Amino acid sequence: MRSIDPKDFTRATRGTSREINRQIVLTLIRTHQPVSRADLARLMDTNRANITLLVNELLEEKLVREGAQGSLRAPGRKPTFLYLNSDKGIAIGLDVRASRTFMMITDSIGKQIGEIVGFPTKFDPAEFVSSLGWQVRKALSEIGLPASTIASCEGIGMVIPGMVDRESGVVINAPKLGWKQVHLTELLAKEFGGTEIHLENSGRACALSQIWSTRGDVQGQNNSVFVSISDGVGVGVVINGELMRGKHNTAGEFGHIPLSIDGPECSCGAHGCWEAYVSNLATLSRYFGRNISQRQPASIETIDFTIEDLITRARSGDGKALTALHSAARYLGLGLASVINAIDPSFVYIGGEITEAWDLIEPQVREAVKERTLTRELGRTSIRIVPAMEHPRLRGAVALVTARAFAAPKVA
Amino acid sequence: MRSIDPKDFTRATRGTSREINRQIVLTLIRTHQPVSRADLARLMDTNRANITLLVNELLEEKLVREGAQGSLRAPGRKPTFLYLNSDKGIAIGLDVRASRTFMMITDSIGKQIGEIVGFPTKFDPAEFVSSLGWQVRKALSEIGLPASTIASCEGIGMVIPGMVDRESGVVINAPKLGWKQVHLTELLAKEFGGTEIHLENSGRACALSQIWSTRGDVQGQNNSVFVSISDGVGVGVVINGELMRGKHNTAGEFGHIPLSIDGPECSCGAHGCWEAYVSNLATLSRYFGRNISQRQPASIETIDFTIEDLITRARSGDGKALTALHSAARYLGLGLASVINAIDPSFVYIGGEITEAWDLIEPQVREAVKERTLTRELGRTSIRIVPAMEHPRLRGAVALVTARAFAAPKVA
DNA sequence: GCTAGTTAGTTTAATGTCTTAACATATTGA
DNA sequence: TCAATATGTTAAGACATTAAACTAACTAGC
Repeated sequence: MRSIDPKDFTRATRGTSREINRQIVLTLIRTHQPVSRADLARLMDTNRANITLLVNELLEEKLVREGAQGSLRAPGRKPTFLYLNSDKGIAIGLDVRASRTFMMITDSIGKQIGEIVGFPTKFDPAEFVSSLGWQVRKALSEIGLPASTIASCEGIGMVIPGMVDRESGVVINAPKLGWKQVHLTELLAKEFGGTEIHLENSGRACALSQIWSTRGDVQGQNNSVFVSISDGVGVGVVINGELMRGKHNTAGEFGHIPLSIDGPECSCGAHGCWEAYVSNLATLSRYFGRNISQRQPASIETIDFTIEDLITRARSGDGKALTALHSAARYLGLGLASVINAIDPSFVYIGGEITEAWDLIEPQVREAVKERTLTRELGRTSIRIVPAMEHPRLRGAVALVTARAFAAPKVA
Repeated sequence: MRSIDPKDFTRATRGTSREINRQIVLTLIRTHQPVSRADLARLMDTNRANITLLVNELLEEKLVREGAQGSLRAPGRKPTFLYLNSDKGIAIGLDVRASRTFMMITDSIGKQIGEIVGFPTKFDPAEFVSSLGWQVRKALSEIGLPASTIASCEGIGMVIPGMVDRESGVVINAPKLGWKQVHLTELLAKEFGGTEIHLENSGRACALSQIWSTRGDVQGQNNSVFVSISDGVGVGVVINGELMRGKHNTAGEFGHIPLSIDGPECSCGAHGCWEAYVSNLATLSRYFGRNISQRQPASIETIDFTIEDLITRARSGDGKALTALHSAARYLGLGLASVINAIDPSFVYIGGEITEAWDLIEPQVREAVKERTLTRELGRTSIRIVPAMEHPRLRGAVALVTARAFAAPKVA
């Protein structure tokens, strides 16, 4: 039961019903394609006439196209299959990380075009923006599109490892990039002209990628949590099919709930945050038996040693490495338990480098989750891994642009 | 941007627009009454014709009534004021607590009728139910209604200090009552016949009371958190005007996120939960310097000593009492910081006995909140006290029954 | 006390959308 | 070839918002 905000509601107009049904049709085509008009009528529990009218509108707008005819086992006219039409424009997704920036170009409905490319991240904002322009033009030319495509592109979605103000397009604080109060969209506007630019935090972007995935098999669309573990811990929470954003666009910072308020210092300044226990750095620190935070000069031994290396060592019999992973797993589970107690989601998705070792750590994670969840049901909450090769951040970046076409209209 | 669940959506029918606007009109009358048709047209940014049609329907259904004519300063016809019509039926709210059970009878829109009554809670479910029947009939007769009113009543809302399964009407676990897997609605049905019965957890009920308050001045309807502190810590989270319920109806259990995983034992079995630091019992334990959990035999000194007594002592110069309150305040703030980091709500409401001492503890709470919140904005999140005399739990219980009439229709 | 001007509320006709029913189209199998 | 069946379209009806004209009621000024 939702209450209506008397200060911010949307009245129904003549066209509201159509708008609602239109979006439902689009969603159903997206998740069920190929699908016929008659199928849609059955799925929506309405008559075919209504569907015809709705689909004709979508055909005219070129959001949907007719494809080959399907075949029926039974007698009767063959259905005409409908597909989402993707040749309207392109969207650009960018995943900005401290080490490298990754880029994906998709069609207007988020299907990948060409290869994912990666290039070094420039830390100076101005340099960053101009190198980005160059890379985008290069990538476009590689898939045979002129540089002018940028102007007609549907938008650019950009995922930042830090806090962003979506409205103003300002990066509030991205410690790993050394960015504070950087007016990024302003700078980008100069490089890319009028193209719409959307910023988002990386944990939330991953959650978006799950909600708006074009794969039909993604479950728990409506109440789920995405936990992304890398240099920090990012959490995106989906409630009722919508990303929880919060008043200041900072909702979901579960990474800084404490495991112990007297625990190790966290990058946020506080002590004992979950992040301070399970970030890649924290895990490596435990392995090396000392603090290897970025602020301190790193020894030659540790400077290029990544979590992937640790996993490799653990797999090849390094007991100390395995112990480090197991303790990370335990802390991961203890924190997850808090998230599960708080949100009670249908699904928890986990992303990040450490998921490569999921077979090694899963029992420890689940054990710790069970230990601190309040009921047996909560302890059994479904936890799933999203492998890095699915590029959840990049897909989330793209969803920032492409999702709008499928979103439910705001009503009441 | 909300995504549409392809497996659970609601199509718009011919009547959907009307249904939406009808509920908006009802909501606006609720929050703005007395209000004229012309006012509504302005508020909704539509023409008066549409409003006339909608209001006529509501008048026919007797949900709304016309009242006295208003007066205009300017020339022109006087407006006819509209009011919610409350003489359709009654609703019964019950707040079941370990010590006593409280009851409030309201009209169909949640306005209190008669006095709030309290009576001892029977711990045996069968006895509890029959004593409840007796008390309800007595209360009805006191306001001049026959016992048969129960059958025609809009419903009974009941708040339980523990976990409940709303769908099946089972109290899963209410440690303070000693109830486990009690099929409460089943028992109640025998006593009250066909009357609809709704169960809810107490923390969430408080949140409901805020969303559905008939007072127009309640802010942050759409994203807020209600923290209720008494024997335990209950948290209700409101996202987009809707109570966050979770997959198993247990969302919002922030009371069991840890402050320190090696901290004191909590009633849930785990260690160092927030609740184990800030519950009334925990605060009293710190004052007496020893654990006075319910499981252990209490000394004569402590058995009847309540948090209110502690506050009285603190006010009359007992330094030790003040210290105990201040440390509770600090822990309260540290936990609140986690809630704020996670949810980023527009408002945090706090209820419970300790709020009587708010003037004594506010600085400590806010200091601790600032200490662990991630941004300055989060640290300044508005925190408000809901005094016990507003009976948030009881009002939440009533809202379980009365809110339905005002809820936004589910759409898309 | 009359009239012009103004606001509230209603009626009527126009328009857009879902809905029902009839119809055309295409296919299968006897 | 024809009956049966399923898909898709068309036309008319039902129901909603919307715009415009209209009635009702009131104030202020002469």
